Amino acid sequence: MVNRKNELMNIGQVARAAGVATTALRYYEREGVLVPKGRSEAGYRLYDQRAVEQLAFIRSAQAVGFTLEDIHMLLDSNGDRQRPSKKDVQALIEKRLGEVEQKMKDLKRVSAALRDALQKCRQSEGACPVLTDLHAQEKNKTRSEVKRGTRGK
Amino acid sequence: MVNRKNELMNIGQVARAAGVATTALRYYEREGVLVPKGRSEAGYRLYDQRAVEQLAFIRSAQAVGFTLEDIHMLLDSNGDRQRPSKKDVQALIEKRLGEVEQKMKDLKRVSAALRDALQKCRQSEGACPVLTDLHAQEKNKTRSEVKRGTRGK
DNA sequence: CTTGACCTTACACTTAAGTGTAAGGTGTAC
DNA sequence: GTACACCTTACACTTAAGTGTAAGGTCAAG
Repeated sequence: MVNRKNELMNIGQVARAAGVATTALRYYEREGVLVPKGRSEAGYRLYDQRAVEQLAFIRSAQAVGFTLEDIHMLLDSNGDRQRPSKKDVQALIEKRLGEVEQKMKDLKRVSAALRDALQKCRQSEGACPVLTDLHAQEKNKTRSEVKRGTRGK
Repeated sequence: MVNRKNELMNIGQVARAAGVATTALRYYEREGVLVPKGRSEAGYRLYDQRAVEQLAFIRSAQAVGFTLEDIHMLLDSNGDRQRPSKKDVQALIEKRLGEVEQKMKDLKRVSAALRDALQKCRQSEGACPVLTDLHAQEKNKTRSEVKRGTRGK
């Protein structure tokens, strides 16, 4: 359906298709995250259709807090060359999955707090007690999550 | 003296209790995000118990991608002074709630992709096709989310 | 009254993920 | 054959959220 096979695009077309800046694409190449399939005779970067999908992945993953470096590894694991041993890849994926789970917990917590705050805010005359609500949440819910310190860097 | 209301702590104690660095606390003060209740005669910052909870909120919110500036506004809305009109606060909270919802969607997407990739990775001999999976996800799920471009900045 | 842990400020540096700018080459439409 | 959009590189700058360092003041114990 969507597959117009070996159509190669240059940087501007990919950028428009994926909704990112061309400068970002050049940056991704520099960082090795997304390298164009080749170059034209004049030296223009040439990308295939896949690049657009990879960019969508990059944006999704970034939206939930993965770094470009994380993403780099994830994408490399599927690239056909010099993949890092599959065991490593599995471990990495498992680790990221754990992080995703943690983030979901955090999101639920913040979501509940905001929801609650909004409600109180609507029915109150005075201040909107955002933090106060969260405070209550904080005490009821799991206390363990606060452990992973900014410390161990 | 400014003592004897509740237990006041100085910066190191708060930092330990909340699991953040003292330098971060000073930074938060500079940015107006979390200002100590007062100073000792010697000029030491004095924080109350609340600060620890506020820090927990800050960390939760950061973990899901809010900026310190966002958090600043959220916390200010509950601070007793110069709050920005309650309507604004409501609007802000609603906006953030929308973002949280979006993030949850993204997380589910990435989570599914990772889970799937992991499974395929386990049962495959060759490469772990991380991106390929996501690619499939991408096509099935809502296409609209890809719109919010990095462009309008 | 000295030691060591803890606090203060000011300023410079760091990292991630780019953006902006300068100086120039390419491709095509009129 | 020139205007114009688009491409190239290299390098400097930006922002967020801090960290590191220097130079010094404070406080409880020994």
